[in-house]
Amino acid sequence: MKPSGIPIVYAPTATGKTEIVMSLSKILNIEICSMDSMQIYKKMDIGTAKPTQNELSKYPHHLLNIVFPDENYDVNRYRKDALNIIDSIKKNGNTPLFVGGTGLYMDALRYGLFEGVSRDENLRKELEKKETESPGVLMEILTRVDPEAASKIHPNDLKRKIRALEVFYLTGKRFSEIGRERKADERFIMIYLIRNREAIYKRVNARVEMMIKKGLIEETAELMRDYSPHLQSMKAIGYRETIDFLNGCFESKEAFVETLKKNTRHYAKRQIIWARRYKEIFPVTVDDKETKEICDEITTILSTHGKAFNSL
RNA sequence: GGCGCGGUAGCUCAGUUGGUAGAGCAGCGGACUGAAAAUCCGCGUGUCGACAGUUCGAUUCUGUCCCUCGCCA
Repeated sequence: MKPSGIPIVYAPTATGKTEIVMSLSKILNIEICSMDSMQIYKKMDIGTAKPTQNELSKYPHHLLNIVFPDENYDVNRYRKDALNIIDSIKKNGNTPLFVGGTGLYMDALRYGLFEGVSRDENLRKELEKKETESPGVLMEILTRVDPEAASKIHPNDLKRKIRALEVFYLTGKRFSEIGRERKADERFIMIYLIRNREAIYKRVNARVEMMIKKGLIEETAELMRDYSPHLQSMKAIGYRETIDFLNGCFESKEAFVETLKKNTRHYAKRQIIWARRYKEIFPVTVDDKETKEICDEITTILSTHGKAFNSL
């Protein structure tokens, strides 16, 4: 069977996405595309909970292991890469299916991004320096040039202040105006796997223990030899804490593990909250259900609500 | 059994010279357009161990009891 539309399976970390999608690919004629901002990195396997080599050989994933940890990568690049992959999969007569937990990437797929305002590293550094020299200036400037954006961004949110000003300086247009037009790309059908919160937290805790057993610390030590801890990739949950642990910032290994669990739980929570913004997302509860039952529900949603892939 | 320290939020604890209480962590809620596993914001009512006494009023003072921990037998 061939699904209509392009399914996106979104779920917080440790929900069990991989297993479900692998089963799904047995019933549906799909090619799996990862939608995960950290699994794009090579060499970061254990900490990002990538599928195993064995799983990948049976169920190949696109958009996985595509850049090195010190390469710049961002939503825009992801969107371009994804659109290219979609094209080539389509040419093969197959259907792509996206799985992952990066909300912003899902958003960029379905709603797009506004055009042509990429990051400017030098400008960012300059703005950051300004702010350090006299705290509060960026907000003052932003209030003058783009009051609407200024009112929406919290004064402490440095990244967003910088971004809004960056857009203004680079384009002369206001960040608040440029982002206004967004239309959904109806090809994408968002499915949200819901698991009971407590169950997710339990699974998170278990997964962290498993990661340590599998060699998270060794993997991180290896990465530290080649890469700076200041890289975005190295700030990912799991690596960040392990770097601190290896640098002796924790009183004990237990304290390190507890912190790692806690940060992962917080992350899962943010992912859950992200999903609440979409009224058009299809929820599928997963608790106490067999994988087969879950797959059936998903295929039903796809056949009932999806638009024909080939017609678009 | 005796002595001592404690018993306050899910946890660790602070505090109230008597007017029913607040921090950190956990937890919860939220924001989010080229760094997103990032970044940022908001939320604290709980038989103050139990019972009795003193008092206009007790979580606070007094007494008895229960429990934890420590020391001595």
